[in-house]
Formats: sequence, C-alpha cells, structure tokens
Amino acid sequence: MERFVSKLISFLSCLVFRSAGEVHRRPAFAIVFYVTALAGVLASTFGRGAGRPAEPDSAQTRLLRGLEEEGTRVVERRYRPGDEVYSPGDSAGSLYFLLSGTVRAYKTYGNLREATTAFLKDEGVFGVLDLKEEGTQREFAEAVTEARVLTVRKSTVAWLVKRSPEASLALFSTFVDRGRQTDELHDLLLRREVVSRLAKLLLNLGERFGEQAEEAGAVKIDLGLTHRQLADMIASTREAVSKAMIELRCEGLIDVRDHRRIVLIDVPALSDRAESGLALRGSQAARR
Amino acid sequence: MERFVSKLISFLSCLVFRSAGEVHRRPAFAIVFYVTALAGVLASTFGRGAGRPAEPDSAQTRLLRGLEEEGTRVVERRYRPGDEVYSPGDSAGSLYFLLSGTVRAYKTYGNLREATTAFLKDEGVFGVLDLKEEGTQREFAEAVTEARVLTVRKSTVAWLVKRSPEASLALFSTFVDRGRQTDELHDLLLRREVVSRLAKLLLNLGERFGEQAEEAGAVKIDLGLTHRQLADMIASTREAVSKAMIELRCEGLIDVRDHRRIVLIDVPALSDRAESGLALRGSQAARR
DNA sequence: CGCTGATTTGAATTAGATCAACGATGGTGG
DNA sequence: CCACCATCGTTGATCTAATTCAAATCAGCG
Repeated sequence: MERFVSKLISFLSCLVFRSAGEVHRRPAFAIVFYVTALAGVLASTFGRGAGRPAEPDSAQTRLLRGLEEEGTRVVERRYRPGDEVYSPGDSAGSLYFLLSGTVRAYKTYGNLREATTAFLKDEGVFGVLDLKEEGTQREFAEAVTEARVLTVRKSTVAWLVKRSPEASLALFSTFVDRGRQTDELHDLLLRREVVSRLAKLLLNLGERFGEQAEEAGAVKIDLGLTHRQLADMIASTREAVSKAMIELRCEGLIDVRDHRRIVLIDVPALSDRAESGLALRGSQAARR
Repeated sequence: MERFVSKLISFLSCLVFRSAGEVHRRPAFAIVFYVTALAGVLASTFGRGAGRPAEPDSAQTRLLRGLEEEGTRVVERRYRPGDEVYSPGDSAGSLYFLLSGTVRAYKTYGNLREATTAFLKDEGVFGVLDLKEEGTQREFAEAVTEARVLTVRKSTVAWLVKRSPEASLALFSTFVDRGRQTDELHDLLLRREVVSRLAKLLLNLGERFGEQAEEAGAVKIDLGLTHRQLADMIASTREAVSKAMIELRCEGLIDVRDHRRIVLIDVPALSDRAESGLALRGSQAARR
C-alpha cells in the first residue's frame, strides 16, 4: 500500500515536473531572504562570500560591477542547503548569478532519477541562458550548501548589453564558461563504463575545484560529495559509484581521506582510465 | 596482419586525436575553395544557398549583415561531402557560420567511435564558441552535404560586438540557439534505453528539420540519414538503431519510405516512448 | 555485373541496473 | 546524554538491455 502511494505521488509529481524525491526531500518550503539592493548596497555585497569569493576580475565580477555602476535593481537571495532556487515551469525571466556557496542544476529522467547538469561554486550563471524573458525553466536548481544568489531580470541585462560593450563581453565570457562545462558533461556522458565516467568526473572536478594536496602532483577535492551526488553527476547509481571508487582506490589512482575528502593521486593514469573504456579489448568496432 | 595494421593505425591516429575511421574514410584531402570577400561581395553571397537559406531575419543573418556593413574581411569556403572543416588541435581563432548545406561536429570516444555533438543545416555557428583567439579545437567538424561556410576571425567579431549593440545581441542569439541544441543532446544522452534515445532524437530532428508530411500531424524528416549516422547521434551502434527503428515502426509510431525518408506518424506516442524508459516497471529507485 | 556500403537478423557476452541487506555515521529530538 | 532515524557506504545475487561478433541480404554505383 505504501508502495502504491509512493507510485501515485511520483506519478502525479511527474505531471508537474517534480520528482517524488523532490517532494519527499523538502517537506518544508524554502526560506528565502529578500534583499532589494541598489547600487550602493551592492558595492558592499559582491564578492564577500563565506567561501572563496569570485576572483576580483572574473568576467562575472566585471559584469556585476557594470550593473552596479548603472544603479540597476537586482535582488540577492540566500538559500540554505536543499532549498530550491527554481524548478521547471517557473518563469525564466531572470538570470541567476551565484555569489557564494554551491548550487547545482539538475534534470529528472527515467523513473525518479536526477542528473546533475551543472555544479557551481562561488560563481557562475544559471537559469535559461538567453536574454528572452518569455520562456520557462526546464530544469531544477537547488542550493547544495548555504548560498547567495543574485537575481537579475533579463531585460536589465539586455539593456546593459546594449549600453556597454564591456558588459557585453563580460556577459559573453560568463556564458562561455558555462558552455565549457556543458561540453565537459558531454564528454562524460559519452563514456560507456561507469569507471570511465567517474574518472572523467573526478578529473573535471579536480580541474575546477581542486586544491594542492600534500603529495606532489596530487589534487584534493574537498567538496564533501556523497556517492549519491557523484552518481547523479555521471548518470549512474550509488552502488555503481561505490564499486567504481573502490576499483580506482585499489589501483592507487585516487584516495579517500576521513570521509569525503577525495584525493587524485595519479592524474595521468586517471586520464587513461577515463579515456579508454578498455584499450585492451577487441577494438574492431567502427571500421566501416 | 591486416587487423594488426588497423590497430596500429588506430593507435597512432588516436595520438593526434584522429580516429582511424577518419583516416580511412578520407583518403583524398579536402578540396577547398577560398573566397576572400569584402563587403560588396558578401552582399551577393549571404543567404543564397542551394538548400533552404537562413531566414532573412534570423539572428545569424542580422549578425552577418552587421559584418557586411562594416566591410570586414571574412572568408567563405565550400566543402564537399566528407570534407573536414577542422579537427582537434587546429587553431580555434575563428567562428564558423554555416550558410548552406549540412555540417556536423563530432567527438571520438571509446574505441574508435564517434559521437555527433551538433548537426547543423543551412545556418548556425560552430567552432569553439567564445571570443578568445588562443584556444584549439576540441572536436571535429565535417561537411555532410555540399556546404558553404563563412569563417570569421574572433577578433573581428569581438570588434563588431564592441562597436554595435545590435550585433552583440544577434551574436548572443546565435550562440543561444546552439546552447539549446546542446541541452537537447543532454536530454538524449541521459536516457538509458536505445529506443528512448532514438525516439527523442527523431522528435528533436523533426522539430528542427521536419516538414509537413502527407498525413495530418505527421512530420517528415528528409535528411537521408543512415542508421550509422543516427547511431552516432545517440551514442549507440548501427545494429541497435536498426532494431530500435523496427520496433518503433512495428508500433506504428514512425514509418520509413523509399529508403531514408523517415516519417513520424504519431508524435505524442513517440514522446511517451522517449520519456519513459518504461513507466511500467519497478520504479522504486531513488527513493531516498 | 561486381563492387561497396547499408540494412537486417541472430547468438553470445557483459556491464550495469536493480534489489536486498547490513553496519556505520551523523544529526535530531526527547 | 542517549535513543532514534535517515542517509551513507558496502557487498552480493539476480536480471536485463545493449554491445559485440558473425553472417546474409539488399541497394546503389561505377
């Protein structure tokens, strides 16, 4: 009976583009602080995250500074872990700029599974990346950690773009950064085997969020990611990730320290693992 | 022995980011016509493809008209089916605008397989979508049919963007169009079963390239795609596509007429097929 | 007419999803 | 402070779909 109810919920939920997981996980509604900010306020707001703030001269910073100088109206919101920023069907009239914290965008697919399509930390745009106000969101976005997000109406951005070439180029760069991540996601999803996908993911994460580890050449990924989160990023399952992680650990390519601290020991070898599903096998495929 | 040679070639080829298939398929070098064009020339060049020309007011047309009016120097090249536009490692200093014909971008992965990451007809940008001149290509691009491509240095585009807000917005739209396609590719790759992926692909193609078929509500896809090409678009194999096509045909969702003319009979049903790997089954997954 | 490449079919194999079960962990509320 | 509960990490057994391999038919083209 419980099972049936669960199914029913999931079915109904799907109708409105929400997975059952969604519903279960967030019984309480997001608590959001609204801060209507004008130029003066913004000056004190940007780049002061608890975590590593956006680089002082990143494209995003330049863009937001542009907005600031023009004295446009924007909204900063704070989210707590698990809070939803938007979900499919919501208006896509704004762009969202991450100021601090971590946010992920994801889609649901198949039977109640979710695939993380973007993982942002401390900076980055999200939302539907265009300047048309009409559309609707086609994916979910939620805060992973405490996060500060700046919401800007697209008309405002378009107005700024028309006005300032610098802002235009800055916006470009911001979008392009996201584009590159999207490309990496492709590379990831193409790989057949879970180990390959995982290896590739770890390399990507290492490149974007990695810190110098104790050992020379080793990279530390200190995001506290669970196996489930990793699974969602490579379109697989907890169990499969578990096994793959163990495999990589046994091969000495990675190491996991005091729960969740992933260290990439041998990056070149990891790359190999990521590329070749198995370079060893047959390889007569695609001979045309 | 032959087999060994084939392996060796493929191995060596991979080192320079070229699949063996690549090498085998194009024994002759691409023959390319260079047409250095200035403003006056361009006026007579744009939008006169053999195929359906870009809409007179598409973002791309506006953008190119902008270039034209500024009298900037661009290059139009013609490619024959199978000719390579660029491959990984080539400079990414230019943007490529498709004027007529069909072009695809693809990556190689696993053991000599290729995945089509973009499929453009009559219009669209390709190349590394940013305005930095330094990088290198990370994928292949080849002409599928006879094609005319306009090559524009990124510095030229950047210069135009700084100069003209309209051009800036037009470039934006052009990029955004590609972004949407990329998103669709994600949706595609996430699906587990081949039938789902294929159904989704056909729907996408129908939406982008479909024509009204004889029957009401039916959509005709007349691109002359082979099963292999379809397979490359959904990261699968010829055989699997064959079977999936038959399955869809038996269910009366699609029809194939005189070789390669695909007709989507029942679009709504096809959507169902695309969404639910199988809505019927277990569905206890991801219950957290 | 004989080629090459495309399509179709079938059989064998395999990777991974699914399902179940258990100890460990960490946070919550009493 | 402790009991409780949810989630996490791990393992193993089962099952399914898709790749791989092999082979035969068909279509179009020089």
